[in-house]
Amino acid sequence: MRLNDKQEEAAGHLQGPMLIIAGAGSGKTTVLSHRTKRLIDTGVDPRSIMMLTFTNKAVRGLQQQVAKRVGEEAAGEAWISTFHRLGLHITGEADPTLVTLHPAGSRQVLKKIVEGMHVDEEDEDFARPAKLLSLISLFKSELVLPSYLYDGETLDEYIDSSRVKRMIRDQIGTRGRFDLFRKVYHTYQYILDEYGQMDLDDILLKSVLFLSESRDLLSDLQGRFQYFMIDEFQDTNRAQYVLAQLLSEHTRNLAIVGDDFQSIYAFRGSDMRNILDFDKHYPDAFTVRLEENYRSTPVILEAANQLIAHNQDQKEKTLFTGQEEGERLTGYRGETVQDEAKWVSGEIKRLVNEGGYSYQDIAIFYRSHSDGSLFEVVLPEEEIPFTVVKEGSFFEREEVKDLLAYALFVTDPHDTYSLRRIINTPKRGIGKASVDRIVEAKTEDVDFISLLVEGELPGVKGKSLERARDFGKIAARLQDGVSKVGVAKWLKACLQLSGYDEMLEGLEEGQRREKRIHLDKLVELAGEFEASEEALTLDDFIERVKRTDVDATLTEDEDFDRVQLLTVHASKGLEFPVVFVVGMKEEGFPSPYAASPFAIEEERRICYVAFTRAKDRLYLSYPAKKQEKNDEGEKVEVETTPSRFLSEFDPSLINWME
DNA sequence: CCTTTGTACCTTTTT
DNA sequence: GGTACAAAGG
Repeated sequence: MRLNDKQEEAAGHLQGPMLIIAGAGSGKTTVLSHRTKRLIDTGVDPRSIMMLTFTNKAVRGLQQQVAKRVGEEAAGEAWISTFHRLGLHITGEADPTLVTLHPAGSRQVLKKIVEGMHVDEEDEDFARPAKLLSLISLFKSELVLPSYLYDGETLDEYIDSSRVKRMIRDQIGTRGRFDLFRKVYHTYQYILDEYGQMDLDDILLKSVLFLSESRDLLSDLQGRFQYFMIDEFQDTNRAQYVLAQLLSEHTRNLAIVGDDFQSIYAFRGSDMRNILDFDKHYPDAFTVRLEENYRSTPVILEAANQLIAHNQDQKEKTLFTGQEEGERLTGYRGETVQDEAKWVSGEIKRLVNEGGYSYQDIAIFYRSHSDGSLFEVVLPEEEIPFTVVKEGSFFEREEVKDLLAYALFVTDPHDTYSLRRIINTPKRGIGKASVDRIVEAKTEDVDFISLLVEGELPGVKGKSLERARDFGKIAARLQDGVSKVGVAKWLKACLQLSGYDEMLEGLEEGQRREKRIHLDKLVELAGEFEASEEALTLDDFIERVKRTDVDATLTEDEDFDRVQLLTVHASKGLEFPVVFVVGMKEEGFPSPYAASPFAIEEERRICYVAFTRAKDRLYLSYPAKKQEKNDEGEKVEVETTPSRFLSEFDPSLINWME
């Protein structure tokens, strides 16, 4: 592919800070890969090039493009990763004993903390673990440690104090909540530090702290890396921005790519100012704007441009394209959500049967997951193959967690958490009450397995007792097997003995296949480790598997031709010939939680991202009625209002169907 | 009677 | 993936 003049400028400018404003579909990945090739061609060592972005998916995309340009070998030598992966590398260098704590664990810790505290009735909602965690996350993203909230005088040089003050005002509000919050945050951090654990935000926060404290560590990294490229820069938060600055301060060869129109992660601390004010921090930055769109038809682009023009707080930018005019957008007002889903299904069938499209060309977008769940019911009824795209990693999957919990449990039969996870998975008729009693009956000097097999279990009677003993026997056999067979074989046996295999048989086809693939992947991984390592123990496996990046997407070719269901957030960076955006009603899209003008602008950017994913056809729909609950808790049908975004572009661009 | 299991509903969006 | 409540099961 030949570069246009602007792309050429960006790919050819190799030294010093550079800002590439890259509109949707303007070929930024192409530019980045070309630029990498130019660097290597001029004698730059691929190992001194670092490229950072946000999602694993985006990393894979970059790797592929770069490999195409410079070959597998050089592409493998360059450091291409997510921010978090880099952070894990840095924190690992600084303190190898640190362990990552996943959000579920964080919430557990917070739950315990809140239980031990007094909370005023009016603050109960505020004191929800999930809510507190997102707040802590926000503060960590701003590099704010608990001590800062107690003693604001200790102003760290990296903290933007006015932004933090605004956060405290907008997100917390009252003095009482502030006191509650900083106490929780302080205790939470104390516990994590005590156990040597990092939550996801600590990975970045601690990276910055380590690098600014230990110049040795920083110089090591700076010795290796000379050139830095960061994609999706509009999504960076304070921590990520400072990290990028620190790493590149010796050469200032920092090229950032982004699009302020596509900034949709403010809720997790990303700050559009990082890209909008980049040239203030780097006055000598070379700026290039890529505004030619190679993806969408002019009609789709026109609608997107008009929509985003309603935002005040954006830089001027208008995408253009040389493509042919294209079809108008299609709108549909369903009677109910069911009707809306039926209509979408009908259109999909028509597109596939008469329009020459395959299922895989089509995607359904929604603002929140709850709007997508109905399609998981309707599409199978209409015999339309689909997959739900979730940005959960491989290790967040149910079945993977289950199997690993079995492994963890036999390795450490004192582990209550794993026991709770597996004792009734698959269903064995051991309910919450019995499990609580079993946990209660356990003492320090006896592990769960012997307790279950032969110990006293007061209160567990009849069938429940029998089943608990049975489970104990299974666990004992599994534990016994650990020393006798290899890890891969053990995992297989575990699925068999535990009844997991049998449970999978009972599932619906698609689900079963998906789970099977992930479980097979885990077994396969164990096989690979065994081949490369003498005497791999189950312990080693658990340790190693946690440090492995696994691609959770399905890889079987026959499985590719499916309609994709995903949130707009998950769609970023992707493109589809046909896009359906569903649930386009007020109190839906925009989200009911978006109250401030600033929040509405973010919603509009989310909508912009949705529109600009579509190559040839864009469908927009909403239900006329939705179910709601009145004060009595009874369900009532309520008339909806069409999303304001539907009337923020010229009506002549859309064709409303009956 | 107790316990287990199925359901509905709430979750904004996610590394 | 959590809780809360209703229905079935023993």
